[in-house]
Amino acid sequence: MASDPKSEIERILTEGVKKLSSEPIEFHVELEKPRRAEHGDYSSSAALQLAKILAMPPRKIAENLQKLTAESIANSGLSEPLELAGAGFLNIRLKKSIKQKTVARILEQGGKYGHATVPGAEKVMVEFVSANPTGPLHVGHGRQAALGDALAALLEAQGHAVTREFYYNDAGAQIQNLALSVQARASGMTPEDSGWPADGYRGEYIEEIARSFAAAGGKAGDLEAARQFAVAALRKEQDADLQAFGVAFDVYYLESSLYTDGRVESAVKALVASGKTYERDGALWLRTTEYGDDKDRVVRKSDGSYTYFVPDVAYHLTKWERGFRKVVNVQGTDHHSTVTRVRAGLQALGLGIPPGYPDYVLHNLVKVVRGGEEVKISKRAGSYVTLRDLIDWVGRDAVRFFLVSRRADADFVFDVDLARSQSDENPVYYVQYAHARVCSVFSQWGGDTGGLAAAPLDSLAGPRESALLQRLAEFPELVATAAHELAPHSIAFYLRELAGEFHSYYNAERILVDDEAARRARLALCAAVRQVLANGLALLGVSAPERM
RNA sequence: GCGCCCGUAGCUCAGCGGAUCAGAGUAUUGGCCUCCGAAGCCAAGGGUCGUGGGUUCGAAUCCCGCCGGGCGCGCCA
Repeated sequence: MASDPKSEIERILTEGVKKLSSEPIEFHVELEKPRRAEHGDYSSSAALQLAKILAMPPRKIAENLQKLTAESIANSGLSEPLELAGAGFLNIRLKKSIKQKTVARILEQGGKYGHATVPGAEKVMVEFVSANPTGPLHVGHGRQAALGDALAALLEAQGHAVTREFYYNDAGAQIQNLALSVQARASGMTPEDSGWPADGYRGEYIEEIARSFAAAGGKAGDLEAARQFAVAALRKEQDADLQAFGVAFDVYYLESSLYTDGRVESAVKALVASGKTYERDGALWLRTTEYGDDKDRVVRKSDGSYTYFVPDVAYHLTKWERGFRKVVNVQGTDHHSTVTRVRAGLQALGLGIPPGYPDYVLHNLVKVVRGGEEVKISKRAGSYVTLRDLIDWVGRDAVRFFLVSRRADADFVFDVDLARSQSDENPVYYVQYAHARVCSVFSQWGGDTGGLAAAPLDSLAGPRESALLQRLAEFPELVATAAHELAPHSIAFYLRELAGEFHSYYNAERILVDDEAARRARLALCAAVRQVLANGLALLGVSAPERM
């Protein structure tokens, strides 16, 4: 089929609209999904939208459109005759055979169902987590890991060549603080002592690092050695956490390399050459206000060192130079001010980098509640819930599903007690259970699933079966929308709905009925449900167990 | 003070450039296993969609004000 039923009907209606008036009308019909099943599979509010343009009552327009398209609709074989409803809606009811074909399509495409190759598929980078190697990964990083990995998977599902990148800020003042903290611990100090570094990290993990540093023969006086040891130890720790979380990166980019490669220097030179800089108070400034920033930014401090702004620009420049024309940065909203700055810096280079480059997905910080009280996430205070804690408590799948189940910019309260004590209530089990249930039916049946793609499907006509068919048919479009809007949470909600409809069906109808044709049709439907559940869960990085 | 984000059922959250949009889960209450897995299903109660205006045939959704919460506002990163 050249195009799916929905697009084809949209095309027919759009053609019909052109015939409504002798005047040319620029209007593209887009079908909507009605909330109520009795309103059909799709509906169009085109008549209401056109009422003003045509100066006609919407119901009259709908009636005309219905007549004008009747023949094309009939010839297409896709839909029953359009129904006029309400204030001027046209409801579309797909022919049963068309809906039933969804099952065969899913079984043929298997793991590829829901995947596509959009026009203009390209090299895309998703940068996420990018935690400083100054402490273990916490819940916020977990949200970012779940979100970023799902985004990457969604973009891959649209045919893009995706690179997952982790940027290590291993060269700034925070690292210096880390080194000083380890050094202080190594020489026997505690955060309570008067000589403790002003911005030192107070967590107990510093003590552990200091101990192994000493055990490895490190001397407290050697700051550089302490720095290297601490960074290596924490990177190793973070890598282990990410592995436990099932998130893998293609590239780890080190901030320090920007200095050793001379990219920081050349970025400064390029900015100066652009003519957008000026000297004031002994410092070098960039006119970022010309690119929407609320104040100009310092590039080189009066003491001769660079602000973090420079490596940031240099780093994002490498993304452009490495050929990524689409880049998505996943960050916490506490970094939202860097968005304008980075973009301004890139534009100031005068290389033709578009104003909106790169894309950002900013997520709200996770509020962790334990014992009815908020647990402050503070590395320096050393008291916070680590990603590893969460995984240990409720399991990787539950954490990933939960963390990606909310809109990125929504507030997020993670109740630790709830997650620990009632892990059975976690929505991921509901979805996984549906998958396991299908598997169970198949092992009960014991037949060969291979031939089900060719099973006759015309018996799938009940209301629950129709609902499932409709839901299954939506999946590819849903994935495309989620990828386009960078909104993986919609996948999680979809899976819950699909699982719910399957559970209802399963409770209401028997799958393994005596009648052979009906049994094969139902099994085919179940196989399709299982496939889509598995495909959706895969996008979220969650396993689809055959048994629970 | 300025900027960005968020206020939807007791709780956690979907729905967000309109219409067929008052929703899900959870919690509470009452039903369903001699029958493919009860981590399930069915049903009930529960909200002036923070608030006041505006635009429109129509606003949870768009615009403005206000209130409340979060995060930013450094020659820190």
